[in-house]
Amino acid sequence: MPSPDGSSPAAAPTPPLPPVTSAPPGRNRRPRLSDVAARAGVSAGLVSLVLRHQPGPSEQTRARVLEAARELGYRADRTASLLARRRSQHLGVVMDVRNTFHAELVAEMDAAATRRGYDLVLSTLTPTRDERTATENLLDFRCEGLILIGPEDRAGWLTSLGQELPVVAVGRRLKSDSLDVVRAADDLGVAQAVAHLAGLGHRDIAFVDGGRGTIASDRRRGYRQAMRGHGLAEQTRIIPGDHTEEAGIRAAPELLNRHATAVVASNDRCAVGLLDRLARLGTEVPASMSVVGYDDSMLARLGHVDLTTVSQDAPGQAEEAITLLAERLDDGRAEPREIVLPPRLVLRSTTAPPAP
Amino acid sequence: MPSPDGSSPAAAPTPPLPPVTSAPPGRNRRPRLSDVAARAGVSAGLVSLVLRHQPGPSEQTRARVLEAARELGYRADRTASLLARRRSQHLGVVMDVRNTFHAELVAEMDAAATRRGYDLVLSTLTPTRDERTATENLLDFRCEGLILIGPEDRAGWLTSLGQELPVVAVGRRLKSDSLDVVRAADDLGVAQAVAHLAGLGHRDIAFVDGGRGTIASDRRRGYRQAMRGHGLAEQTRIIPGDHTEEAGIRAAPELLNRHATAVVASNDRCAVGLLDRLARLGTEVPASMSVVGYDDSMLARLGHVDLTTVSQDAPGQAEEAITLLAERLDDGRAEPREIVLPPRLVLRSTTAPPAP
DNA sequence: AGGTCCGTTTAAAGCGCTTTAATAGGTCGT
DNA sequence: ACGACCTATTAAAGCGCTTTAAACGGACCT
Repeated sequence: MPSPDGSSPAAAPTPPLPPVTSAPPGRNRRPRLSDVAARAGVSAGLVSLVLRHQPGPSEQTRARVLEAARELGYRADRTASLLARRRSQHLGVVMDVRNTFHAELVAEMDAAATRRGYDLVLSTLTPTRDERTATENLLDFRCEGLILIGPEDRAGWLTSLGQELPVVAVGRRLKSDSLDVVRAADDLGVAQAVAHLAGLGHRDIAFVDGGRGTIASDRRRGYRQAMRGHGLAEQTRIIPGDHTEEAGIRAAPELLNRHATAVVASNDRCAVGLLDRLARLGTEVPASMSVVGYDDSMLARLGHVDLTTVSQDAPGQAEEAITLLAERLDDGRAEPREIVLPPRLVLRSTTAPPAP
Repeated sequence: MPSPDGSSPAAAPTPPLPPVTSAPPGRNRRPRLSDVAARAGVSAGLVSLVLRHQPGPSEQTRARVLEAARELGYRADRTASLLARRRSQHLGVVMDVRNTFHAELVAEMDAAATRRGYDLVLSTLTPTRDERTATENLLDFRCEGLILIGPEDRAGWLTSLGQELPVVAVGRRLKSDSLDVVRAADDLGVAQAVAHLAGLGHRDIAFVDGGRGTIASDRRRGYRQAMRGHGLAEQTRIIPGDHTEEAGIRAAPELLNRHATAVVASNDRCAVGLLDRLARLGTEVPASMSVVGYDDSMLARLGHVDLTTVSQDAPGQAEEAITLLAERLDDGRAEPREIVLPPRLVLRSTTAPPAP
């Protein structure tokens, strides 16, 4: 670790420098509150009140202070405010910056947080930065609450984190008595997809699985139940897979073997893989095969792909997550809540009635 | 604006509470440096030294302090450190969280920054948060230097920002005597694409333009020069467009009208639009038309798309950006630098020799 | 003994802001 | 004229940490 500054504490006998405060204002010293105060001829406390639009100061001083601040180009040092204020008004978000769904959520959360007077601090996962590291980083920043997008760490750890400060887990089903959860009803989403296909007249509706994991199993369960609900239990076909394009590519021939006329993929990436392989195998979509994805990712929206899929309602999830934190922080709620949002089927061009 | 805490400054005559410091440690009060010090039976200053691995403390106290810190679950308050330290070791990054290329850059920057002992603070653009707002947010956090990814604000503003603190603009050509620039040689990248196609035997190589903007004009210039260089000045065909899929979709028929056998698109999104429309028009890629994109985005890498494209070397740009800041901050460099990285052609499956 | 020097340790002064109790000046009633 | 009671303002005490000068206690010389 490189030493933060050049001077080793106990080495060179440094000449006695004058204390920083009485030093001549360096060319580039950032103006401080006291500078504004001096210029306006009032006390620092008053300046603080004025700049934060607090009641108290008279109109006249208010104007003088604002003028002085403007002239000096004053900009409050947030670090110092944070320290002095009891509250930081910061919410931390742990996300994977390369995940487009996360990105979408964050953008919406930022808007929602701003509306409530909070600021977001982002901490991203990278190959060299795991969930805990990212989280601790946020704690160091004095975040008052945390939002973890699609957390994968042990439930135990999450729970103990939730005992320290308000924490919202987004997108992962999780039973814990210390933290809040926002997620979409994945089983319901798949059910909607199946209902849509069944409504079009399909009976041989297959499902490409998403592998292990809470999300995948919810979707699988949704598929099973929906098929049963439509009297298609016999036609249930679960093709092993995961959440990558690769899985879709592998699943495509299997689909044809099994004479499926429609398929629900565990997510959009997988569906895109399916579309690709099907095209190469000469199977027309949607004429000979209907395909439904899951996530309504940017991928699905490409004119090029135009995939019928299930939307997870990112704006809704974002809004709810922020609301949950605000409830804990501002209204003193203590008991955990779980918000389950209904997904929404987005009809595009990859589904149609089966060939006669 | 909701008042941050419940007590209005001049209202109810609050009973004289004891000062916070002497209050009984609340159940959930986060342990402070002084708590650790008390527990270890030493002074706060010493604890500070130990926890930051500074020379001075004896082995024995070092052990005692670490033990005490561990027992209390002590975690330094970064806000307070920042305030007390002269340097924050923070670098701010302004990015658009929904842009995958930005995301990739950020991930790489984070690694590079960590290696040099800096921490990244992210500030994202949203529809309700423009470049200046995002930037000012970072300044409030006491960032020592700033990285602006693909900044679009006026050069004048950027320049004056650069006079306040070290600033690196990434991905935008920009002449300014106050800030550093990292970018890829876009003209060279397009030239490589043209050379590749010419090498395969193509002569009618068209270009779908990216519209106005520095980046687009660099690429256009690269195309023109390269065509001339290959003795194909006569075959130069610039089809108007922009950086969206839509542009590619519109350009495709035009391409066929003009009897092009190959095309370089101004970016990947545009290329994907092209691929889509070409497929619907019954033109096989690469058999009847070769297509090259630009950016090597995730889009291009999808098995499904598998687009030959030009990579902008995100890791390289990220590394250079961090290095530039480190040079300014740690080595005291003052004169501006511009780093231009060579792009790299990535061969995939959308290019082939022309049909005989 | 007395002094010097060393490695350790501590007390105290900040960092730049917020907050609160106290103060200063009015106005008003009697 | 006096106290009561406003409102506008200030001084000062923190927030939790870092940093510096000064203090301490040996060990080691003369």
